[in-house]
Amino acid sequence: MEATGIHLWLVLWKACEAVRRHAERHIHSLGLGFSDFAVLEVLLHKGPTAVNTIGELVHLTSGSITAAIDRLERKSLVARCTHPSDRRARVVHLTEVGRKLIECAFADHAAAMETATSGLTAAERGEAVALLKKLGLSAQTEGVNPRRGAAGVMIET
Amino acid sequence: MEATGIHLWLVLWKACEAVRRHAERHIHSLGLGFSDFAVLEVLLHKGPTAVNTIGELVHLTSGSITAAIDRLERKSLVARCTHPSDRRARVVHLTEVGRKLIECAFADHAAAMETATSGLTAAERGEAVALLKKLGLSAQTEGVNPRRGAAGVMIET
DNA sequence: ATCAATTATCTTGACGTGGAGATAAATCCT
DNA sequence: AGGATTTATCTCCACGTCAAGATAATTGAT
Repeated sequence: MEATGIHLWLVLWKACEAVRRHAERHIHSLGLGFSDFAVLEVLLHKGPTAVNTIGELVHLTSGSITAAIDRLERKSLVARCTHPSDRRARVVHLTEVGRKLIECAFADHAAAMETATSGLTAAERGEAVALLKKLGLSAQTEGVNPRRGAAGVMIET
Repeated sequence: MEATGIHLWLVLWKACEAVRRHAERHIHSLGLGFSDFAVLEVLLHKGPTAVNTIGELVHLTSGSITAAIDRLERKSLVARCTHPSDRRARVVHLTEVGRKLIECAFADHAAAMETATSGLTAAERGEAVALLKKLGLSAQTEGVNPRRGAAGVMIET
Protein backbone atom coordinates (compact mmCIF):
# COMPACT_ATOMS: atom_id res chain seq x y z
CA MET A 1 0.00 0.00 0.00
CA GLU A 2 1.45 3.30 -1.11
CA ALA A 3 1.65 5.89 1.61
CA THR A 4 2.86 9.02 -0.12
CA GLY A 5 1.36 12.32 0.91
CA ILE A 6 -0.33 12.88 -2.40
CA HIS A 7 -1.85 9.44 -2.40
CA LEU A 8 -3.29 10.00 1.02
CA TRP A 9 -4.63 13.33 -0.10
CA LEU A 10 -6.34 11.89 -3.16
CA VAL A 11 -7.95 9.09 -1.19
CA LEU A 12 -9.01 11.54 1.50
CA TRP A 13 -10.54 13.82 -1.10
CA LYS A 14 -12.41 11.04 -2.83
CA ALA A 15 -13.83 9.69 0.40
CA CYS A 16 -14.84 13.17 1.47
CA GLU A 17 -16.53 13.88 -1.84
CA ALA A 18 -18.40 10.60 -1.74
CA VAL A 19 -19.78 11.27 1.73
CA ARG A 20 -20.36 14.92 0.92
CA ARG A 21 -22.55 13.91 -1.95
CA HIS A 22 -24.83 12.15 0.51
CA ALA A 23 -24.87 15.16 2.79
CA GLU A 24 -25.51 17.61 0.00
CA ARG A 25 -28.28 15.60 -1.54
CA HIS A 26 -30.02 15.29 1.77
CA ILE A 27 -29.64 18.94 2.67
CA HIS A 28 -30.66 20.03 -0.78
CA SER A 29 -33.89 18.09 -0.43
CA LEU A 30 -34.81 20.55 2.33
CA GLY A 31 -34.46 23.50 -0.02
CA LEU A 32 -31.26 24.58 1.70
CA GLY A 33 -27.69 24.94 0.56
CA PHE A 34 -24.72 23.46 2.32
CA SER A 35 -23.62 26.74 3.88
CA ASP A 36 -27.12 27.66 4.97
CA PHE A 37 -27.45 24.35 6.75
CA ALA A 38 -24.16 24.95 8.53
CA VAL A 39 -25.33 28.39 9.67
CA LEU A 40 -28.54 26.96 11.07
CA GLU A 41 -26.59 24.24 12.82
CA VAL A 42 -24.38 26.79 14.50
CA LEU A 43 -27.42 28.70 15.69
CA LEU A 44 -29.01 25.50 16.96
CA HIS A 45 -25.99 24.45 18.97
CA LYS A 46 -24.54 27.81 19.99
CA GLY A 47 -27.68 29.91 20.32
CA PRO A 48 -27.96 33.52 19.05
CA THR A 49 -24.65 34.59 17.54
CA ALA A 50 -23.19 37.67 15.88
CA VAL A 51 -22.96 37.63 12.09
CA ASN A 52 -19.22 37.63 11.78
CA THR A 53 -18.79 35.00 14.48
CA ILE A 54 -21.00 32.68 12.46
CA GLY A 55 -18.95 33.51 9.40
CA GLU A 56 -15.77 32.43 11.12
CA LEU A 57 -17.33 29.23 12.42
CA VAL A 58 -18.67 28.09 9.08
CA HIS A 59 -15.74 29.47 7.18
CA LEU A 60 -17.45 32.12 5.08
CA THR A 61 -16.13 35.57 4.22
CA SER A 62 -18.07 38.64 5.24
CA GLY A 63 -19.77 38.96 1.88
CA SER A 64 -20.79 35.33 1.80
CA ILE A 65 -22.12 35.24 5.34
CA THR A 66 -24.19 38.36 4.66
CA ALA A 67 -25.69 36.68 1.60
CA ALA A 68 -26.32 33.48 3.52
CA ILE A 69 -28.15 35.22 6.34
CA ASP A 70 -30.10 37.28 3.81
CA ARG A 71 -31.30 34.04 2.24
CA LEU A 72 -32.26 32.54 5.58
CA GLU A 73 -33.97 35.73 6.69
CA ARG A 74 -35.93 35.88 3.45
CA LYS A 75 -37.22 32.41 4.26
CA SER A 76 -38.05 33.54 7.80
CA LEU A 77 -35.78 30.89 9.30
CA VAL A 78 -33.62 33.38 11.18
CA ALA A 79 -33.85 37.01 12.25
CA ARG A 80 -31.32 39.74 12.91
CA CYS A 81 -31.56 41.92 15.97
CA THR A 82 -29.33 44.54 17.48
CA HIS A 83 -26.45 43.70 19.77
CA PRO A 84 -27.09 44.94 23.31
CA SER A 85 -23.74 46.68 23.75
CA ASP A 86 -22.23 47.01 20.26
CA ARG A 87 -24.33 48.99 17.84
CA ARG A 88 -22.27 47.82 14.87
CA ALA A 89 -23.03 44.16 15.43
CA ARG A 90 -26.19 42.27 14.55
CA VAL A 91 -27.12 39.16 16.49
CA VAL A 92 -28.75 36.38 14.51
CA HIS A 93 -31.21 33.99 16.10
CA LEU A 94 -33.51 31.21 14.93
CA THR A 95 -37.19 31.88 14.46
CA GLU A 96 -39.67 29.29 15.65
CA VAL A 97 -39.98 27.96 12.13
CA GLY A 98 -36.23 27.89 11.72
CA ARG A 99 -35.70 26.02 14.94
CA LYS A 100 -38.26 23.39 14.03
CA LEU A 101 -36.68 22.98 10.62
CA ILE A 102 -33.09 22.60 11.75
CA GLU A 103 -33.94 20.34 14.66
CA CYS A 104 -35.74 18.00 12.34
CA ALA A 105 -33.20 18.39 9.57
CA PHE A 106 -30.28 17.74 11.83
CA ALA A 107 -31.75 14.50 13.11
CA ASP A 108 -32.43 13.39 9.54
CA HIS A 109 -28.96 14.46 8.57
CA ALA A 110 -27.37 12.44 11.33
CA ALA A 111 -29.28 9.40 10.11
CA ALA A 112 -28.18 10.01 6.54
CA MET A 113 -24.56 10.24 7.65
CA GLU A 114 -24.97 7.01 9.55
CA THR A 115 -25.97 5.36 6.31
CA ALA A 116 -23.24 7.06 4.33
CA THR A 117 -20.54 5.80 6.67
CA SER A 118 -22.03 2.36 7.18
CA GLY A 119 -19.21 0.86 5.10
CA LEU A 120 -16.99 0.93 8.16
CA THR A 121 -17.48 -1.01 11.37
CA ALA A 122 -17.71 0.85 14.66
CA ALA A 123 -14.11 -0.04 15.45
CA GLU A 124 -12.92 1.13 12.06
CA ARG A 125 -14.79 4.39 12.46
CA GLY A 126 -13.05 4.92 15.74
CA GLU A 127 -9.66 4.38 14.16
CA ALA A 128 -10.58 6.61 11.25
CA VAL A 129 -11.73 9.39 13.56
CA ALA A 130 -8.50 9.22 15.53
CA LEU A 131 -6.32 9.31 12.43
CA LEU A 132 -8.32 12.07 10.76
CA LYS A 133 -8.29 14.19 13.87
CA LYS A 134 -4.55 13.91 14.04
CA LEU A 135 -4.17 14.66 10.35
CA GLY A 136 -6.62 17.55 10.45
CA LEU A 137 -4.98 19.19 13.41
CA SER A 138 -1.46 18.92 12.08
CA ALA A 139 -2.45 20.10 8.63
CA GLN A 140 -4.28 23.01 10.16
CA THR A 141 -1.43 24.21 12.31
CA GLU A 142 0.97 23.58 9.46
CA GLY A 143 -0.74 26.32 7.47
CA VAL A 144 0.06 29.99 7.66
CA ASN A 145 -3.51 31.06 8.31
CA PRO A 146 -4.94 29.15 11.24
CA ARG A 147 -8.71 29.36 10.90
CA ARG A 148 -11.34 27.46 12.75
CA GLY A 149 -12.91 24.55 10.96
CA ALA A 150 -16.40 24.92 9.61
CA ALA A 151 -17.66 22.11 11.76
CA GLY A 152 -16.00 23.32 14.91
CA VAL A 153 -19.27 23.22 16.75
CA MET A 154 -19.45 19.46 16.86
CA ILE A 155 -15.79 18.70 16.99
CA GLU A 156 -15.11 20.52 20.22
CA THR A 157 -16.67 17.80 22.31
CA MET B 1 -14.12 7.90 21.33
CA GLU B 2 -17.41 8.61 19.66
CA ALA B 3 -17.96 6.77 16.43
CA THR B 4 -21.28 8.04 15.15
CA GLY B 5 -21.65 8.59 11.44
CA ILE B 6 -22.02 12.31 11.75
CA HIS B 7 -18.98 12.61 13.94
CA LEU B 8 -16.90 10.71 11.44
CA TRP B 9 -18.25 12.89 8.67
CA LEU B 10 -17.39 16.11 10.45
CA VAL B 11 -13.87 14.98 11.29
CA LEU B 12 -13.41 13.77 7.72
CA TRP B 13 -14.60 17.08 6.38
CA LYS B 14 -12.41 19.11 8.66
CA ALA B 15 -9.31 17.10 7.82
CA CYS B 16 -10.08 17.35 4.14
CA GLU B 17 -10.58 21.10 4.33
CA ALA B 18 -7.34 21.53 6.23
CA VAL B 19 -5.34 19.63 3.65
CA ARG B 20 -7.29 21.19 0.82
CA ARG B 21 -6.27 24.61 2.03
CA HIS B 22 -2.65 23.64 1.47
CA ALA B 23 -3.46 22.30 -1.96
CA GLU B 24 -5.52 25.29 -2.98
CA ARG B 25 -3.02 27.82 -1.79
CA HIS B 26 -0.32 26.12 -3.77
CA ILE B 27 -2.40 25.65 -6.91
CA HIS B 28 -3.74 29.16 -6.79
CA SER B 29 -0.21 30.49 -6.79
CA LEU B 30 0.09 29.05 -10.30
CA GLY B 31 -2.86 31.09 -11.54
CA LEU B 32 -5.02 27.98 -11.75
CA GLY B 33 -8.21 26.95 -10.03
CA PHE B 34 -8.73 23.65 -8.30
CA SER B 35 -10.79 22.11 -11.08
CA ASP B 36 -8.43 23.26 -13.78
CA PHE B 37 -5.52 21.66 -11.97
CA ALA B 38 -7.47 18.41 -11.70
CA VAL B 39 -8.18 18.47 -15.44
CA LEU B 40 -4.52 19.00 -16.26
CA GLU B 41 -3.55 16.21 -13.91
CA VAL B 42 -5.91 13.81 -15.65
CA LEU B 43 -4.39 14.73 -18.99
CA LEU B 44 -0.89 14.27 -17.64
CA HIS B 45 -1.54 10.82 -16.26
CA LYS B 46 -4.11 9.49 -18.70
CA GLY B 47 -2.99 11.14 -21.91
CA PRO B 48 -5.39 12.72 -24.41
CA THR B 49 -8.94 12.19 -23.22
CA ALA B 50 -12.46 13.02 -24.40
CA VAL B 51 -14.16 15.99 -22.76
CA ASN B 52 -16.92 13.95 -21.26
CA THR B 53 -14.55 11.41 -19.76
CA ILE B 54 -12.53 14.12 -18.07
CA GLY B 55 -15.72 15.55 -16.63
CA GLU B 56 -16.61 12.24 -15.04
CA LEU B 57 -13.14 11.75 -13.62
CA VAL B 58 -12.99 15.13 -11.94
CA HIS B 59 -16.67 15.21 -11.02
CA LEU B 60 -17.77 18.12 -13.21
CA THR B 61 -21.03 18.39 -15.11
CA SER B 62 -21.03 18.91 -18.84
CA GLY B 63 -21.45 22.67 -18.55
CA SER B 64 -18.69 22.98 -15.99
CA ILE B 65 -16.20 20.84 -17.87
CA THR B 66 -16.81 22.83 -21.03
CA ALA B 67 -16.12 26.03 -19.15
CA ALA B 68 -13.01 24.54 -17.54
CA ILE B 69 -11.54 23.43 -20.86
CA ASP B 70 -12.43 26.79 -22.38
CA ARG B 71 -10.38 28.45 -19.67
CA LEU B 72 -7.44 26.13 -20.19
CA GLU B 73 -7.64 26.50 -23.94
CA ARG B 74 -7.70 30.28 -23.62
CA LYS B 75 -4.45 30.00 -21.69
CA SER B 76 -3.04 27.69 -24.38
CA LEU B 77 -2.46 24.92 -21.86
CA VAL B 78 -4.63 22.38 -23.68
CA ALA B 79 -6.14 21.99 -27.14
CA ARG B 80 -9.21 20.24 -28.50
CA CYS B 81 -9.02 18.05 -31.56
CA THR B 82 -11.44 15.75 -33.27
CA HIS B 83 -11.94 12.18 -32.22
CA PRO B 84 -10.69 9.75 -34.88
CA SER B 85 -13.81 7.60 -34.98
CA ASP B 86 -16.54 9.60 -33.23
CA ARG B 87 -17.26 12.95 -34.84
CA ARG B 88 -19.34 14.11 -31.86
CA ALA B 89 -16.47 13.79 -29.43
CA ARG B 90 -13.57 16.18 -28.92
CA VAL B 91 -10.32 14.86 -27.59
CA VAL B 92 -8.40 17.17 -25.28
CA HIS B 93 -4.62 17.05 -25.05
CA LEU B 94 -1.89 19.05 -23.36
CA THR B 95 0.07 21.60 -25.32
CA GLU B 96 3.82 21.80 -24.82
CA VAL B 97 3.35 24.72 -22.47
CA GLY B 98 0.61 22.91 -20.60
CA ARG B 99 2.67 19.79 -20.17
CA LYS B 100 5.62 21.73 -18.81
CA LEU B 101 3.36 23.58 -16.40
CA ILE B 102 1.53 20.59 -15.00
CA GLU B 103 4.64 18.43 -14.75
CA CYS B 104 6.33 21.09 -12.71
CA ALA B 105 3.20 21.95 -10.77
CA PHE B 106 2.46 18.34 -9.97
CA ALA B 107 5.90 17.74 -8.55
CA ASP B 108 5.57 20.84 -6.40
CA HIS B 109 2.12 19.79 -5.44
CA ALA B 110 3.26 16.35 -4.36
CA ALA B 111 5.86 17.98 -2.13
CA ALA B 112 3.26 20.29 -0.64
CA MET B 113 0.99 17.35 0.09
CA GLU B 114 3.89 15.56 1.72
CA THR B 115 4.25 18.47 4.08
CA ALA B 116 0.53 18.76 4.64
CA THR B 117 0.24 15.13 5.69
CA SER B 118 3.44 15.02 7.66
CA GLY B 119 1.43 14.84 10.88
CA LEU B 120 1.00 11.12 10.35
CA THR B 121 3.70 8.48 10.32
CA ALA B 122 4.11 6.24 7.29
CA ALA B 123 2.30 3.44 9.08
CA GLU B 124 -0.55 5.70 10.07
CA ARG B 125 -0.86 6.95 6.54
CA GLY B 126 -1.14 3.41 5.33
CA GLU B 127 -3.94 2.70 7.80
CA ALA B 128 -5.67 5.93 6.89
CA VAL B 129 -5.47 5.16 3.19
CA ALA B 130 -6.96 1.72 3.73
CA LEU B 131 -9.81 3.04 5.86
CA LEU B 132 -10.56 5.95 3.58
CA LYS B 133 -10.55 3.76 0.51
CA LYS B 134 -13.06 1.48 2.13
CA LEU B 135 -15.21 4.38 3.27
CA GLY B 136 -15.03 6.13 -0.07
CA LEU B 137 -15.99 3.07 -2.04
CA SER B 138 -18.90 2.13 0.14
CA ALA B 139 -20.20 5.68 0.31
CA GLN B 140 -19.95 5.91 -3.44
CA THR B 141 -21.90 2.76 -4.15
CA GLU B 142 -24.34 3.56 -1.35
CA GLY B 143 -25.45 6.62 -3.27
CA VAL B 144 -27.36 4.77 -5.94
CA ASN B 145 -30.66 4.54 -4.12
CA PRO B 146 -32.86 7.49 -5.06
CA ARG B 147 -34.36 9.72 -2.39
CA ARG B 148 -37.46 11.82 -2.30
CA GLY B 149 -36.95 15.55 -2.68
CA ALA B 150 -38.69 18.39 -0.88
CA ALA B 151 -41.21 18.96 -3.64
CA GLY B 152 -42.01 15.28 -3.83
CA VAL B 153 -39.88 14.86 -6.90
CA MET B 154 -37.62 11.88 -7.17
CA ILE B 155 -34.02 12.96 -7.26
CA GLU B 156 -31.79 10.88 -9.47
CA THR B 157 -28.28 10.25 -8.34
C1' DA C 1 -11.50 66.13 22.91
C1' DT C 2 -10.00 64.72 18.60
C1' DC C 3 -7.98 62.10 15.06
C1' DA C 4 -6.41 57.58 13.56
C1' DA C 5 -6.85 52.65 13.57
C1' DT C 6 -9.69 48.79 14.16
C1' DT C 7 -13.95 46.16 13.91
C1' DA C 8 -18.66 44.67 12.05
C1' DT C 9 -21.39 44.64 8.37
C1' DC C 10 -22.97 45.47 3.85
C1' DT C 11 -22.38 46.37 -1.37
C1' DT C 12 -20.53 45.53 -5.81
C1' DG C 13 -18.35 43.02 -9.54
C1' DA C 14 -16.27 38.91 -11.33
C1' DC C 15 -16.05 34.08 -11.57
C1' DG C 16 -16.91 29.07 -11.22
C1' DT C 17 -20.55 25.81 -10.96
C1' DG C 18 -24.69 23.18 -11.91
C1' DG C 19 -29.10 22.39 -14.39
C1' DA C 20 -32.08 22.73 -18.29
C1' DG C 21 -32.28 22.62 -22.74
C1' DA C 22 -30.22 22.71 -27.84
C1' DT C 23 -27.52 20.61 -31.48
C1' DA C 24 -25.22 17.12 -33.82
C1' DA C 25 -23.68 12.49 -34.35
C1' DA C 26 -23.89 7.64 -33.45
C1' DT C 27 -26.61 3.50 -32.42
C1' DC C 28 -30.63 0.66 -32.17
C1' DC C 29 -34.94 -1.26 -33.93
C1' DT C 30 -38.02 -3.03 -37.18
C1' DA D 1 -33.23 2.46 -45.19
C1' DG D 2 -35.98 5.44 -41.82
C1' DG D 3 -37.29 6.86 -37.44
C1' DA D 4 -36.46 6.76 -32.45
C1' DT D 5 -33.24 6.65 -28.75
C1' DT D 6 -28.88 7.47 -26.77
C1' DT D 7 -24.52 9.91 -26.40
C1' DA D 8 -21.16 13.97 -26.53
C1' DT D 9 -20.80 18.51 -26.34
C1' DC D 10 -22.13 23.14 -26.02
C1' DT D 11 -25.09 27.44 -24.72
C1' DC D 12 -27.62 30.07 -21.52
C1' DC D 13 -29.09 31.37 -17.11
C1' DA D 14 -29.43 31.40 -11.94
C1' DC D 15 -26.96 30.97 -7.87
C1' DG D 16 -23.34 30.93 -4.37
C1' DT D 17 -18.83 32.45 -3.35
C1' DC D 18 -15.00 35.49 -2.77
C1' DA D 19 -12.24 39.80 -2.96
C1' DA D 20 -12.15 44.48 -2.56
C1' DG D 21 -14.19 48.60 -1.37
C1' DA D 22 -17.74 51.40 1.29
C1' DT D 23 -20.11 52.67 5.55
C1' DA D 24 -20.76 53.02 10.27
C1' DA D 25 -19.48 52.32 15.05
C1' DT D 26 -15.95 51.41 18.52
C1' DT D 27 -11.47 51.77 20.56
C1' DG D 28 -6.90 53.74 21.22
C1' DA D 29 -3.40 57.40 21.28
C1' DT D 30 -1.98 61.90 22.18
